Amino acid sequence: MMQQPGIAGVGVQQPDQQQQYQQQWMMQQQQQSQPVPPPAGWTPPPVPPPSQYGSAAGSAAGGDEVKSLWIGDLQQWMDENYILSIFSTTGEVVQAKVIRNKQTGYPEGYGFIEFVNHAAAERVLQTYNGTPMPNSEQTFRLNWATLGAGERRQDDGPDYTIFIGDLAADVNDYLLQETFRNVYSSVKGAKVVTDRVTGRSKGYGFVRFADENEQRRAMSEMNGQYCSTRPMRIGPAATKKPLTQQYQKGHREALILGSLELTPAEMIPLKCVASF
DNA sequence: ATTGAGCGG
Repeated sequence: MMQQPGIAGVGVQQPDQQQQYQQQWMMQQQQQSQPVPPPAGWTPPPVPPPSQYGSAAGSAAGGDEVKSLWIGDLQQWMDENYILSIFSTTGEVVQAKVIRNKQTGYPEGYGFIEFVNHAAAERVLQTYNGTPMPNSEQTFRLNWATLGAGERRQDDGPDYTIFIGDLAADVNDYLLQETFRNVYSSVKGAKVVTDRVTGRSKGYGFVRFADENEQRRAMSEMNGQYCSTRPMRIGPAATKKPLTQQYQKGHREALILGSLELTPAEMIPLKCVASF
C-alpha cells in the first residue's frame, strides 16, 4: 500500500539473487583480503561531494544539536556509497561513514550519517528505521549518534527490561516495540537480537519499560500472546548490569555465588585469586 | 538460534 521509503534509487533484488551475491562475496573473501565490491547489478549513483557543507555548516547555527545518526547491522558490502544512495536523495546528507577496523580494514558493521540539521536527521530516522534495506533482507537499524561526542541520550530514569523468546523470524525492533506499546504506555524501546553476519533474527529480544509495574504486568499478561505468527515466551531479562570490567562469564558465576553465601572453604580460592 | 551492546574523526 504505502510506498516503501528508501528503495528508490536502488533496485531490489530477488532473494535468490541476494543469496548469489552473498555467496560470491564469501568466496571472494576467502581469496582476497580487500574491501568488498558491491553486489553485481548495484551501481552507486553520483554522490554530492562532502565538502559542499563541510564543518562550517556544522557549527554555524546551533552547534549543539545532534545531526548524526548511528546505523548498525551493516553488511560488509554496504559502504558509504550504498548509504548515500539511500539517504542523500533529499540533499540533506552531509556525509556518511562506515567504521572500519584499523588493522584489517574490514567494516565493523556500523557507521554514521551526518545531516545538515537535526530535523533532517530525525525525518530519516522516523522514515527509514525498521524498514527494509535495499538489496538486503534486513531492516534499517538507526539511532541517534550520541554516545561518542555530542549530547547524551535523554535520561528518563531506569529501564525495566524483559526477555522475549520464541520470536518469529520476521519480527524486528519496530514490530516488537509496537506490540507492547499498544498495551503499555511506558514502553521505551525494543530490540531483536540479530546475527552480526547474516543480519537474521536470533529469535529473541528485549523490551524496555519505564514503569516497573507495567514491566511486571507484561511478564504475565503478554506471555503466550502472539507477535506476528508465533506466541511469545517471556521471561526476566538477565542482568545487564555494570558488572565491573574484566569479570566475564566464568567469573560472574563466582561473583553471584559470592553475593549469596559462601562457606569459608569456598572463599579461599577466591581470596587467593584476589590477592594476586 | 532463546539473555543484546554495534557509537568515529
